[in-house]
Order: sequence, then C-alpha cells, then structure tokens
Amino acid sequence: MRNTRKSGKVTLADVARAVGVSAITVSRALREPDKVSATLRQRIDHTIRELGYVPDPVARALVTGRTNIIGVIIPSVTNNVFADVLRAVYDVIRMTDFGIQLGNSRYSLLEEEKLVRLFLSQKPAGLIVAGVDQSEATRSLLVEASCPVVQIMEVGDDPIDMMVGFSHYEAARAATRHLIDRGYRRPAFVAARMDPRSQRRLQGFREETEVQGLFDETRIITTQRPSSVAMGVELFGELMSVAPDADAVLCNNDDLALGVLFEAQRRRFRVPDQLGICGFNDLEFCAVAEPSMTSVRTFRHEMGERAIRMLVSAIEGKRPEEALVDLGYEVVHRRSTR
Amino acid sequence: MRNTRKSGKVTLADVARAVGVSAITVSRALREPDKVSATLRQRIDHTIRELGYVPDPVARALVTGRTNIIGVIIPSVTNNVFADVLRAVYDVIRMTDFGIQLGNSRYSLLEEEKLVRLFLSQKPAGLIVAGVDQSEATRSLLVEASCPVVQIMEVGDDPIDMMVGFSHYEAARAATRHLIDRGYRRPAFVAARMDPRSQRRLQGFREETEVQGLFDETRIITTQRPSSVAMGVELFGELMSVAPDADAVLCNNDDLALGVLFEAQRRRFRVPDQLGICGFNDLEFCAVAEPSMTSVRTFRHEMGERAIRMLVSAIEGKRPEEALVDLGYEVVHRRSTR
DNA sequence: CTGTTAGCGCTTTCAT
DNA sequence: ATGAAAGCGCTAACAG
Repeated sequence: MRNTRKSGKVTLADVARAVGVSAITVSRALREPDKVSATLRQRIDHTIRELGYVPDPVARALVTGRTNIIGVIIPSVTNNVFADVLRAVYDVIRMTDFGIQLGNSRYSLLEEEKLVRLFLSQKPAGLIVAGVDQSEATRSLLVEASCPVVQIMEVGDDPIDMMVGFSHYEAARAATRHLIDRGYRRPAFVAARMDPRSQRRLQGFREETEVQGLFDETRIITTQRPSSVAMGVELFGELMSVAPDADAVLCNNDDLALGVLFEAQRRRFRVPDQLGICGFNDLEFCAVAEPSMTSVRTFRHEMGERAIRMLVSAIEGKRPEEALVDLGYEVVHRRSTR
Repeated sequence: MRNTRKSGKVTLADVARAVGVSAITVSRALREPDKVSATLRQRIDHTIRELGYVPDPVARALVTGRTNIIGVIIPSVTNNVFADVLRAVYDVIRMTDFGIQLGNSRYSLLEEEKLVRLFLSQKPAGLIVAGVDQSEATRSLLVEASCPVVQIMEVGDDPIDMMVGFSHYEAARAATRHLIDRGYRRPAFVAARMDPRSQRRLQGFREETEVQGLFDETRIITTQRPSSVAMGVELFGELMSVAPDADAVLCNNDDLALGVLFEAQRRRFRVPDQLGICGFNDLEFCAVAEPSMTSVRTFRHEMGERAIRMLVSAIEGKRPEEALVDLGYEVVHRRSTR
C-alpha cells in the first residue's frame, strides 16, 4: 500500500502530514536541503520514499512560471548533422533534470514560428533553435522571451541571445580553394535542399572560383528537393549532361558526395584523377569509403555540447562570458581528391 | 499596448473582464464553442486576439492532470532507423496540438527506466517506447500508467498496451534464405551493437542456416560496440581473417553493409559473384549504391505513423480495434547478391 | 530553522 | 447558456 488518496497520488501535503511538519518544509527539504535541519531532512527523505512521493513538475511550473523543459527546434530529424548535435545535447542533459521537447520545423520558417510560439507558451527553461534566418516575427518572439536562447549551426552578427556554430561561407570557400590548389580547373558545385546555409556555401564556392577566374555558372547544379544519396546520383548525372568537362565537384553534403561517388564509379570515372569529389560535414563514412572521401569536417558534437552548456549556465543565472562561439571547420583531404 | 499585468501575462480572467463575462465562459468558448452563444463567442474571440491572450497549458495541466505532451523514448537519436520513425511521428502530430518530448535511452534499460519515470511524472498524454524488452520495473510502470502506451519497432506477445512493428527474427531468416536460395553456401553474419533486436536477427540467421545445414559459428562476427560504416569495414576484415572462405554476408544493418561493400572493393572482391552482401532496413542509399545493395526493407515511416495515430486515438478515447500491428518486411534483391 | 498565508491560471462541479 | 465557488499541487513572501 503505497498511497491512499483516491487518485493514487501522494502529494507534498501527505508527506508533510505523515512527518508532522508543514508542506513548505518538505518542499524545502527537496529543493534547498541546507535550509532544513539534518534530522528532519532525514525523516522527510525517509517518509518520501516510504510513501513513494513524486513531485509534480506541473504544479511547480505553475507557480514558478518555468518548466524544466528545454525546447530544441531543428529543421530535420533525419539529417545526420542535426542528429549528431542532438546526441550531444542528450549526452549533457542526461546529467541534469532537464527534459528535451523536440520540434521539427521541416525547413519552414512558418512552421518554425508556430513551434516557437507553442514552445514559448509552455514556459520552457530555455530554447535552442537552428540557424540565424528566423522570420522577423520569430526573432522578436525570441528576443522578448523570458528564457535564454541559443542559435546553433551558424555564426552571424547580432545573435538573438547566444550562438554557437561556424561560417558556412568560409568553410565552402576553403573547400573550393582545396580543390583548386589540388589542380582542378573546372570545379562544380552540387547541392540539394537549398536552405540558407546551403546558399551561403554556394556563395563561398562562387566567390572563390570567381576570384581565381574559374567560375562557370553551368557547373552549378542545385535543387530545392531534399538531399539524399540518390539525389547525388541524379545531380551528378545532370552535371555531366550540361558540363561534361567538370573535373571536380564540391558537394553540399556527404550524402550527395556519396551519390556522386557511386555514379562516378558506375560511369567508370577515375577518382580522383579524372574527377575530384569533396563532401561536406565529414560524416563517419567519409574516412572509410573506397576511395576515401575528402570532406569539410564540422564539429557537430561539440556544437551541441557547447550550446546546451551555455544554455544551462544561462538558465542557472551564470551567463557564459562568450555568448558567440565560432567552432570553425577543417578541410580533410583524402583520396577522392588528388 | 497588448497587456497590462506586470508579468506581461494576459490571463483568462483578463479576457473575461474585458468582455464582461466570467472566466469559465471564456474557457468554454475556447474548448467547447457550441456551449456558448454565437454572438458571445465572437466577442470573446475578438477580445482574445485583441489582448493577445495565449492559454497557459501548465495551468490547464494542473487541473486536468494531463499535459498535451507525448513522450517518445528511443535508444538512439543518430540511428537512421529511429530518425525515420520520428519523422513520421512529426508528420502526424504537426496537425494536432500535441508536443513531443524525446528521450534517448542510449540502449540502456536503466536509462530507459529513469526516462519512463521522469516522463510519467510529467503527466504525458501518451508514451511511445522502442522495443519489447523493457526492464520489469519499467514494464510495470508502463502497465500502471494512466496514459496509453505504444511499443514500436517490434512485435511480440503480451504488449503492454498497443504495439506496432515486425519480427526481426523472421526478417533475418528470410534474408538468410534469400542468400542461400541465390546459391551462397558459406553465409556469414556480421553485426554490431547487439541489442535485443540484433540478437533476434542473429537467431533468425542461425536457425535458418542450421535448418539448411550451412551453419558455421566461425562465420558469425558480432560486437557490442556501436554500429557504423567503419565498423562494417572492421568486422569484414575480422571475418576474412577467421573465415576467408565466406561467400556471403548478411549484415545487421545497412551501415555495416556499406562498410563491407567498401572493404570488399578495396580487397578487389567481385560482388556479387565472389561475395554476396545483404543489408538490413533498406535505407535510401541501398538502391543507388554501386553495385546496388540487397537489403531487407522495413516500414519505418509507416511504423511511426501508425504508432502515433493509434496513440492519439487512444488518448481521445477511441481505442483502435487492432492494438497489435505487424508491418512485416520485404527482402529487396539487388545487384550485391547474385 | 520552520510555519502561515496567498495565490499561480485554469477547469470541475453544481447552480441558476 | 452562463456563473460561483472550490481547488489542482506547489512555492514566494513574509513572519516568527
């Protein structure tokens, strides 16, 4: 017999009654143990276990005006990049008593806005949102929000609150430079799901090739459709039909790059001599592909970790000194480029 | 000037006062519009917009004893399989006003139990958990839970409540049969992260090869370490060192299979003649790999969709007639097997 | 160190 | 069709 109330619910008052103290004392024993005498604390702890009391976070949230839920809004749950960030988030909050409410904006500013509104109405402890391209409405909601906010994936000027990411523009420029340095003279850019980050990568590719006098619009193949390995196959086919002389391809991500690699093999291209391939993100498989794949390494786990740590610090009132963290990137050369 | 209270919060009472009715009437206008006269309803709606009133789900949850949050507990957020399920979940709940609290049990029964306890204490509207191998404690928590529960990924006897998945044992048996039917006589099994579902796949492989008189323990290579493409490379290397005569390999999942494919290419194996490769799940890339990859298709999106639909129906009091759905599987033959 | 008093914002009776 | 009263379980604020 663990409890008696008809609802099967043991409340703070029940514990208090059993111990013979007031409810607030039990509450204190739970949240600020130092403020309760040691013996009493023990008696309370004992009774709590005996009765099987479990605090009701909802009641607490009503009075404090805050839940212990951290909202995370990302544009895709199937994209490995976000999955890696999310894993890091879980690795950290596992130690805390925060929960994660995950929202999927499906790359839509409107859905993002709805989610922000929804999440905010639930009084989250903090919010993590992807990217820096929120709608005006979303942005002001977030600015006005009474909880800390971290933007991830990218860095930019004027963060809403805190920010951790890297420059997609710079990363793509560096990758383009890598290809050119390796001697490729007709580099192509292949991308799907042209979200703002992809746009900035394209911009990096464009400006670097222009600077080097190697820009050619026909070697830019993009689509709004979702990214996938199959899409890499398709886009490479397209590239070959409009610019068969392309000698290298910078892909917007590693899935596309894998598709390009498969299709290149199917067409008996010699990689990397006849065709150089560079991915983006350096997913785990890049290192072991055959041939192994050049890619731009991004620090996704660290990004999630830093983001959640900054957020938790801010929630606890200790604002981290650096509210804008640029994690950088690293072009990792492997056998798919010469 | 949208609101006046110092907290910046507009409450039901504010709206009621502005309209000149009681709070409960506003509450009704929101949740049971039919019970309020049309004209009044309009005035209320108007005032709500004017004041920018947003209902407080926390206060509602305190009195109703239920939030509108659906808890989802999966063992991994980076595994594509769960990501696909999750995407489906979002595709459906997007239309509703439910939110998703996502928990990551990291393949640990203990962490799963903690998450269930945590989630349950927050009064979820419903719960989705992966697999059928909960700890005894978790199971009884779930059985006693006052919200509907759906187990996904697998089917088994005695569901906690509802269930949608497929038989991993049968699926692996069918894949093994496929290899044998194709003429392979020394099939191997390669697996990482030996969770219960992997164990049952192994069991399926084992029993089918035994029945056909082709079982050989040395051709079973498994590890508890996490699965990855790189791990596929490693395990295939191990297989080749202990059983170099293996002529086919059934992989526990597609990532491993991709690793095996890469390593086989590196070693200049002729796939599929010299070596047949079969993956599991039929991720998107299987169809476009070079050579394209045989795999066991699983219906992950449908699984997530069915699960969340069943759950929502149950939450709304309309229990679906079929509380146990077996989605089956399909061996998809492609060029990586002859 | 411990208690009293008020409510948080909403919905459930039970009336009218 | 509308309302009054009561309270969900907890904690802030102020005593003592």
